Amino acid sequence: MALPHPSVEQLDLATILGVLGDPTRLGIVACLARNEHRPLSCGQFLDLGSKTNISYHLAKLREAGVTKTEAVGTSRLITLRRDDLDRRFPGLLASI
Amino acid sequence: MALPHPSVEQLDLATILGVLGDPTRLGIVACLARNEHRPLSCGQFLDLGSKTNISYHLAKLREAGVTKTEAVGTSRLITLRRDDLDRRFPGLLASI
DNA sequence: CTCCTTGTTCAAAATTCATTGAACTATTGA
DNA sequence: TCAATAGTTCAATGAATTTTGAACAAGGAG
Repeated sequence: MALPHPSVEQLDLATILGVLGDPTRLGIVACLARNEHRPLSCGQFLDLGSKTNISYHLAKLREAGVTKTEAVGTSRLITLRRDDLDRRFPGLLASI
Repeated sequence: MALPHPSVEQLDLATILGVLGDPTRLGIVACLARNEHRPLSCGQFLDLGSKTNISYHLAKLREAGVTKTEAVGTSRLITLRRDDLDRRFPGLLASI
């Protein structure tokens, strides 16, 4: 699978803010922030939208560099890229 | 004229992030942040887009509560609502 | 009053974005 | 092998956003 993730240098503020400016995605990020110790799978977000829709929003978050997605078996484990975001845009995540 | 501005309580994070997630508007905000001592008029942003287009983006920023616009003569003086934003979403502006 | 400068409004066109369902891939377990 | 589970991809549709130019309003200078 090898899902593409942007590197830290590639993180673009306008892209990230645009991606975060959506209620569904903000809900996903809030959920990830509340569970930072434990990676979540896509299924955990089904209360925020349909399966297809969540897959779409999770791809947006990953492509923007907000989240990291790794394939484990048939699941995807999703985590916030807190360290990378904090290094590149200090305070952004904390303010959300 | 009496341009409408949202109150501090009405500021909505998703709306603000969505509005900031656009290169033109991020450029405007960066410009305002660099000139926080002196209010700017719409004309100062014409390198970022056409007159109509800038008017459109400035309205978005004002409606989201990012900027304050006051009419002075035939001009509009535009400033960042830093205090309001800092109170409601501490650290957000600083991270940008 | 007349012109010039500043911006706004409007409608149309172009673009982008979000949402859906059906079909599909890949893994796991019986 | 067969069926179930977890997600993705695709094409289509509808909605929201951006961008443009033409027309407009309002204030200031002469």
